[in-house]
Order: sequence, then structure tokens, then C-alpha cells
Amino acid sequence: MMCAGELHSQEQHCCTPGCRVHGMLQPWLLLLLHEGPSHGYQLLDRLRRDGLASDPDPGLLYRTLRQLEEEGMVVSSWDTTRSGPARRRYELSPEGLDYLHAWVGEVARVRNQLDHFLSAYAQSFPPQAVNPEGKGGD
Amino acid sequence: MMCAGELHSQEQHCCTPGCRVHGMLQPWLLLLLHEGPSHGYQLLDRLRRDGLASDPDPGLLYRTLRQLEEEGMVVSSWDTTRSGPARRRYELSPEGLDYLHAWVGEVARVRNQLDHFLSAYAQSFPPQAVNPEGKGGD
DNA sequence: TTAGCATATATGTCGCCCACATATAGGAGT
DNA sequence: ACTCCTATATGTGGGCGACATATATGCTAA
Repeated sequence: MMCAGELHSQEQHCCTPGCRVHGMLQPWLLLLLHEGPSHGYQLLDRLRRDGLASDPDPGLLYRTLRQLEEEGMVVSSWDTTRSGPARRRYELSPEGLDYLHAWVGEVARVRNQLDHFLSAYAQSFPPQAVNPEGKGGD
Repeated sequence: MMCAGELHSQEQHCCTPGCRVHGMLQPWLLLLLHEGPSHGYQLLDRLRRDGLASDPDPGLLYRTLRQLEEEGMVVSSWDTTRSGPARRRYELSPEGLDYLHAWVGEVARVRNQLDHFLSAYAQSFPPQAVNPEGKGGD
């Protein structure tokens, strides 16, 4: 995690100003649900193991699922077949599938923007440039 | 820009929920300032032409520059040598240069995360997979 | 029995970044 | 005077993430 403040002072307990994947929870949930219906806690586990860099916040996850439901991207139903607390079973809707596809375009675009930045940086700081012309790099 | 709501209802005047480059204004400013001192309005122009996908918000830009100054990443001074309104000349500090380098690592990490998502998506939706085994894809 | 733990869902609060609107001011052209 | 361009700055509101906390079910150990 990085934050301008952290280079010269303490914390700022929150949300890492600076770069991070913002809003990637939604597409990850849509993608995981495309593989089959699931419930919040399980999605949390799958994200922990496979998806996001750091532990997704349960609060955010459940809020995001409810939001996706409000928007019609997923459909939920209570599942009380198993013992233990009732769980909400989420299922991807056709709209949700469309949304997932649309998301991918956005993500690819963002990735290209990051590439663009990294290229621009690489131009300003040529990696190990041993240049025969003798022009100074930095 | 994309927003779940936009697929089935109207607007939400603000901030594109969904994916976007979050917090990339800072590293872009640091990178541009590495090429030489500049002032806000000029940075805005350079970003418009070269950097970010969409017009950066002037308000955000000036706020970000002041924030970077508070954090010691840039140093500013008034420039009244030219006619017209006074302008603040921003210059990258050594700390700012360190910060830029740190940023690049973050950006690369995020890019890898986006790649990871795109790969996972590609696995779920194999591109044009004409599979000889005859197994249904979707 | 009751205390603790894992499972499972949910809300409160705060901070950051972004979008959009607006304010201020100097200088140039009409 | 009025408008436009340059240039900097603040107000306001929203979305998402981080962290804390509340709730309830069921199992197990003391």
C-alpha cells in the first residue's frame, strides 16, 4: 500500500490514496457468478484465493451484491437447505452477463491507460540505457 | 464511461461507478513535472493532449498540486514575469521523484491485476473457441 | 449451560478521489 | 463596458474502499 503521506509521516488509516484497483469488485463478482450461482461468503473465499490482491472487505462485498441486485444484474434467493445461518444465493441475470462483457471493455481500456503511463515513464527513465551516443539519461 | 445504472436507467450525474483509473492524476503530474517545471494550466493542456483518457478536471488538478506541495512532493513559487494572471510554477522535489518511482511499482501491480482479471475472463469466454471435442462453451 | 468459534449477512462512519459548478482576477480585443 | 482567454481556487455531492461493529445460526468444548 502506498500513500504520499507514508513517505514522510504516519498512516492515514484509510483507503490508500494513490493507485489501486478501483471498482474491480463488481466485475469480479459478475465473473465468478458467471461460473455458477454462489453466496456472499463463498464469493469472499474465492476472491481471497484467486481474485483481488488483498482481502476484499465483507461489508463492501455484501453491499456490492445488493447494489448489483437493485440494478438487476443478479438475482438472489434465500437458501435455507443447509444448517447454519440462512444464506443468500446469488445468480447472474442476462443483464448481468451483458454488464460483465461491457466491464471487460472498460478494464481493457484502463489497462491500456496504465500501459501508456508506464511507457511514458520508461521513456523518461530509460531502463539501464547504456547509450553509445553518450547522452545523459537522468 | 459506464455505470450499471446506465444499462437500464438514467445517469447518476457523477463519478462513473465502474472501472476507471483512480488516482492516476498524481503520478501523471509527477511524471510531467520530472520533465521540467510547469504550471497548472500548462499541465492541464499536456494531460489533455497526451496523458489521461478524458479531460482532467481543473479543480482536481489544482487541488492535487496543492496536496502534493503540502506533502513536499513539489515546490511552487509565483511566477509574475509574464503578462496575464500570476501563475504558480511547480517543480518536482527529490521526494517527489522518489514518490514517482514508487508510484510506478504500484501502477505496474495494478496493471497485472487487471491482466489477471482479463485472463480469467478469457478463460470463461474462450475467444472464438471452435472446439473439436464438441463441448458446449456457454 | 454457557462461552467461544465459524459461518453468514448487514449497517455505520470516515476518507479519498472524482465530477460538476462556480468564484476570482489579469490582460487582450472589440 | 463587454466579452473572451488565461490562470488559480473553492463548494458540493457521490461512489468506492477501509475499518468497526451488529445480528443470528449452529457446533463444540469447558
